[in-house]
Amino acid sequence: MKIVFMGTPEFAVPCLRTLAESSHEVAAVFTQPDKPKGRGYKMIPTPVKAAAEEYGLPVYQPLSLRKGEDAEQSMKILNDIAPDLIVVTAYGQILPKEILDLPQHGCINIHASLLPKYRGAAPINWVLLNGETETGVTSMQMSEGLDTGDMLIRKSTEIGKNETYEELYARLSVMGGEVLAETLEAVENRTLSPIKQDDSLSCYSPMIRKEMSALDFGKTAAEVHNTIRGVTGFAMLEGKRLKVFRSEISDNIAPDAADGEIVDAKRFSVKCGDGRLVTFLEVQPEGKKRMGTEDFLRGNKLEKGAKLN
RNA sequence: CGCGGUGUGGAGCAGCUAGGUAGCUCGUCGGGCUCAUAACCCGAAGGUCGUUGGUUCAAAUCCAGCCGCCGCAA
Repeated sequence: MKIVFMGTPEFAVPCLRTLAESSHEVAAVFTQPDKPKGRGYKMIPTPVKAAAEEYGLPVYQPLSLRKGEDAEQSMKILNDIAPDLIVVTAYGQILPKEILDLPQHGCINIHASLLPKYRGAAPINWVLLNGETETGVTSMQMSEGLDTGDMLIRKSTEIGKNETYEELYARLSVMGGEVLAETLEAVENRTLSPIKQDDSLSCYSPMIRKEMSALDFGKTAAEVHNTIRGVTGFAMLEGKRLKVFRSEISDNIAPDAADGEIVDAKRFSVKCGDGRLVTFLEVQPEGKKRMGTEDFLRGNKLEKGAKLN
């Protein structure tokens, strides 16, 4: 088949690789425009662009597919290519109906959740924030709604108790490639049996905002832990920002301590709103590298009773 | 030219503001204590203080450039 791929972040790369290394022809890759990013506003290519260039695939980066000159041009390009199928993985743009209807096999999307749950932009974060124990990847036949298309192939996986966003992201992105491979095979063999999504079971996972990472030790230990897992937490320690990448919930309780108090200075355990403790396992002080708590504690003596906020 | 932090034995840090014997916690190695230990005691090894140049009798410390790592913001 002649396929056009649309995707942007690292998550989409395994899907692109699946396509590029398959027998199918990848006629074009669409990805978001490069943006000035990071310190000094350097232009950083998207991970999908970088991977596409590895394979020598033509890359297009329209500002929009819906309006303006870029949209018209993109439409023209797509019409010229006349793909049999468009595969979309975390592209970051909404496709107009015109494009959805263009390929004979339509557009297929790889989504990082067990649909109909966690439709939308940030399923991996939300699954962790909500403390789910299972998630997965679903491929669907795209329709006009947001992640509402008929489901094609779905794979699930258990989530580890302390698993972090990074880890789950990496696992699901690999699964995404696998689900895509299976979906492609089924498209070719015409063995797909699309399943309608039960809208009554659906929920959305909106984009993550920065302030969601702020740890609130008035909440329960489970909530704090899930925030750390889902969006990487941060707290203020002695006026400096401390990111928390990994944690675990401790069995001990400390009902007398104040919320946010460091109860065990040797293990960096912090008391939360329900009296239980969250122990930090991996942190990063402002301006420093990311490190295990043991390393952090070697050079940073915590006073017992010190507070985070 | 977006704002800012940081680079010191294997790890994490102090020392730098007021230049002049390289320090702390941990790890490693050797020995001891112990039924035993991640516990305790004694001892040892290990650093051209990111790099280049400058100031100085003397630079980890002051000045300039370069390189690396990182936080914020976008």
